[in-house]
Amino acid sequence: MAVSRYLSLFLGRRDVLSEAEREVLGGIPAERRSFSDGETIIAGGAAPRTSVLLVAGMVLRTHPFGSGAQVISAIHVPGDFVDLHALMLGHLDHDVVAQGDVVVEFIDHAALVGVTETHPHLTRLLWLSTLIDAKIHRQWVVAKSVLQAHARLGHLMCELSTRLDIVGLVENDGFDLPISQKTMADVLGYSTVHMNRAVRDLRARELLIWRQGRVTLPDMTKLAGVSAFDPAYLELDHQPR
Amino acid sequence: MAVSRYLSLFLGRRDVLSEAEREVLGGIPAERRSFSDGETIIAGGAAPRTSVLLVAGMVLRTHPFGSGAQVISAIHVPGDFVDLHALMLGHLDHDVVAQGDVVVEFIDHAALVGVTETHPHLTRLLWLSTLIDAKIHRQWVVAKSVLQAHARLGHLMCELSTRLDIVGLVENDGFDLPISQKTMADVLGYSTVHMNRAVRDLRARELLIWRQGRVTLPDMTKLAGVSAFDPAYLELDHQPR
DNA sequence: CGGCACTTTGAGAGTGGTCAAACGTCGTGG
DNA sequence: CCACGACGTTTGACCACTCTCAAAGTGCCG
Repeated sequence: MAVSRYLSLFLGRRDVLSEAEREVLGGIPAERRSFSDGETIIAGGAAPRTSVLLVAGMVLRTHPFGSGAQVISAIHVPGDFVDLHALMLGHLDHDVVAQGDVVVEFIDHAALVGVTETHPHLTRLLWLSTLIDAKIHRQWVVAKSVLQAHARLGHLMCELSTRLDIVGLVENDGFDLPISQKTMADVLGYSTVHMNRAVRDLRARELLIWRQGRVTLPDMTKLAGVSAFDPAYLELDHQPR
Repeated sequence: MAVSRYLSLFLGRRDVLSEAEREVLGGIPAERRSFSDGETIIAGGAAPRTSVLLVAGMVLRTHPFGSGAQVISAIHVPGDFVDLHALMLGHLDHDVVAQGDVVVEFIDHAALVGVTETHPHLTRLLWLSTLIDAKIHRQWVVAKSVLQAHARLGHLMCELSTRLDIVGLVENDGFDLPISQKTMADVLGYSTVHMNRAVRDLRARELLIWRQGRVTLPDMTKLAGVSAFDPAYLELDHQPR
């Protein structure tokens, strides 16, 4: 089996890694694979023996909910450890689905547990990665109960822009977003129709340009104001961990 | 400074602890304190040097939101490590507030980091505790976007009952809930008025009895059906971690 | 016996949902 | 080059869930 090429790259963004640590990460078994739009990368239910490190593209975490309605609980961007929580929780309660073209690495669980046995600092960085994920969900809970559709959409756009900027995927205030309005409605918990109205609302205010899978935020400061987005909320100071 | 009396007790519920591990946990510096209704246990913003282990009573995590509106992102029950995530994230984006009479232990961060340096298994259990917290938030995101008020309330009641049952605080299908309907509205993101209607709805179906700070669920199976609550979602099998 | 906080109720308004249809855009095939 | 179908976006009309404002009722405590 091949080894991970990207683990040290992405973990290294959270804190300085020693040469020894990079070597450990570089030796972890991993399988690199590509997926195209709509393909299921991991199906929920089972107890996976690997976790998905997203290298390129975007993936969603989709929760099937009884009567065909699907809810999407997360949008992941390159550098995200999509389902690292399954390493400890033991099973997945959702699917992981590709949006557009995607490249991932499947990282071996046994090797990750091995890291936790021998490398405390790396363990804390892995832990941190799941905590950032959790912080975003907490923010969603708060935002959903206070903001209405157009503001909630603006909030998410600010969040995505912030997260993508960290990995250098924002150019000219814009980024690729291979997601339809219908899917976005499933993410934010609105109907397709109402999602569209929210898009047109922000468009009319000249705060959002979104077409052909490309989003541009002409005035993010103003959008952040409309959406009550706190630009500091993912600015994790580069402190020792 | 005193040491923690409850850390090994609560962590020991997730997995078997060795005698050595119990000794380590029992030696961790901690300060035990009591709070009464409405008192702020930790104020957000700062970088705390301790984390709060809830021993008795309930506490809320409250997010002040701009114009006086407050949002509550979590209800914690005894055994919960309320703000352990701050150990890694470095700062708190919310307040921690007592509901009713509360007993907590403030656990020293430096000592916890020390544990992560030397005791991988305990580290994984601490990590797990933050992941369970995250899983609940993820569930809230999903539930809020699919369920309407009465079902969302039922879902939360089932969740609380499940969590309290784990720590032996459910008797005769009922548990203490020192929370007003107004506060519950802030938790679920509804108005006080609409929260009350949701309460009355479940009451009329004879699925919820809630008065004087005491909740009884006469038919949890049926309530779970109405609320699309999956009773398995916090059943963490007692597997080796 | 008053406060006081919480719960309950009613009425009108607004956000968001559902159903249905029209409109674009794009890739495929004639 | 146009016809066609698939898919996503846009729009309208009507309905339902939830909010706001306001007031009355209940229970607890000094």
